Amino acid sequence: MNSKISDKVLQWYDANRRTLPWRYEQVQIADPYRVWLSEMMLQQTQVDTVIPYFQKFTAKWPTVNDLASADLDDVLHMWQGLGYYARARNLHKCAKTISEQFDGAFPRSPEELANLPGIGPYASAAIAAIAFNVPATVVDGNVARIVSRVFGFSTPIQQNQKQIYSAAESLTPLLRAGDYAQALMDIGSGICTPRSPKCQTCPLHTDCKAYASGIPEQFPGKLIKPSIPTRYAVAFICIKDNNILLRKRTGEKMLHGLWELPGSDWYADSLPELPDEMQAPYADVKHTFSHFHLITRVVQASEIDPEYLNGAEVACNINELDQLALSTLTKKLLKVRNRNG
DNA sequence: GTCCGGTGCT
DNA sequence: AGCACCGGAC
Repeated sequence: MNSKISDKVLQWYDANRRTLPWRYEQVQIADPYRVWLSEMMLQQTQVDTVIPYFQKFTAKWPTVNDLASADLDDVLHMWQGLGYYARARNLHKCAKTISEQFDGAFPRSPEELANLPGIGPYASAAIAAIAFNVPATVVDGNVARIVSRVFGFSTPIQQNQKQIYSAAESLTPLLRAGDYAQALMDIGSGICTPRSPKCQTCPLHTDCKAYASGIPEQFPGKLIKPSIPTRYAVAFICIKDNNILLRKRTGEKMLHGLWELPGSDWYADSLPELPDEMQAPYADVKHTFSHFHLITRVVQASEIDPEYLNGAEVACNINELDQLALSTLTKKLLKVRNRNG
C-alpha cells in the first residue's frame, strides 16, 4: 500500500527527473562533496539560483580538501548574492572538519553528518540518502507540503512536524532512497507547488486527500505571520579619484565579513538626522530582510565629516568592487550612483 | 506588496 | 521554544 506510493514516485522520477549539475546517473557513483555542497546551497534557495554558484564553486574547488584550504574571504566572495551568509561560514568550517578530522571523507550516517557545522536534520538525512543511499527520512518544505496534501493534513507545517515526519517515514522506501528524496524535491518544486499545484500531472493525485477535496492549494493550512518592523539608516557614497569608501562588517552582526558603505547604525524609529548640507543628493532605498524592512537614505558626497565615519573605512577602487564580497543590499545601494550620476 | 524556507543560538 | 538570518518567485 505505502510501497505503492514510493513506486509511483520512483517511476515518475525515472521518466521526468531534472538534469542538474550535482546529480549523477545510476551507473555513476555519487560524489558526497558535490551532494553536500548542493544541499548547503539549496537550503532556502531555489534550484535555478543555485546552479551558477554550484558551477563556480566546483570549478574553483573540485574537492572538499580544496575548499578547506581556501580563505574564508574568498568563500564569502563566491557566495555573494546567495544570502544567509552563515551558510558560507559553516560551509568553510565543515570543509575544514572533513578535511582535517575525517581524512577528506564524509561520514555516511545521518547522526554523524548532523554533528557537522551547517548540517541539521534535513541536510543530514538528504546527504545520507542521496550520497550513500541510506534510507533516511528526508523532510524539507517540499516534502512537508506533499505529505500534508497526500494525507490531508490541514494543520500548518510549523505546528505539525511530528505527524508529518511519521507520515513521511511511512512512505520512505528501503531501496533507491536518494532517487526517492530527489524525486520528491522535483515534484514539490514543479508540481505540488504552494499556490497552484498541477495535480493533473502528479503521479500521486489518485492517492491524495487534498486533491480529492477539490481545494488542494488549501493544504496544509497557512500560519498567519505577524508583520515585520521597519528600520532606518543613512549610508554614504563617497567617491574621490575613482576610490569609494567602504568598510568590512565585523563582530557577530548580520552580514559580517561582507563589505558595505559607511553609514549609521540601523535604527528602529526613524531616519537619523543629518545637517542640511549633507542631504542632497540622496535617494531612499528599501530592502527587506527576513525579520525587518530597512529604509536607507543614500547620501552622495565627495567629502564626509569624520564625525559620521568610524575610522575603519578603506578607499577601494570603484572598478575593482567585483573582487569584494558585497550583500545584495549593498549592491542595491550602490546603484543609486548610476541614477543620480 | 506577500509568501517561502533549514540551521544555529539562546 | 522562539528568534535571527537573505533573496527571489509570484
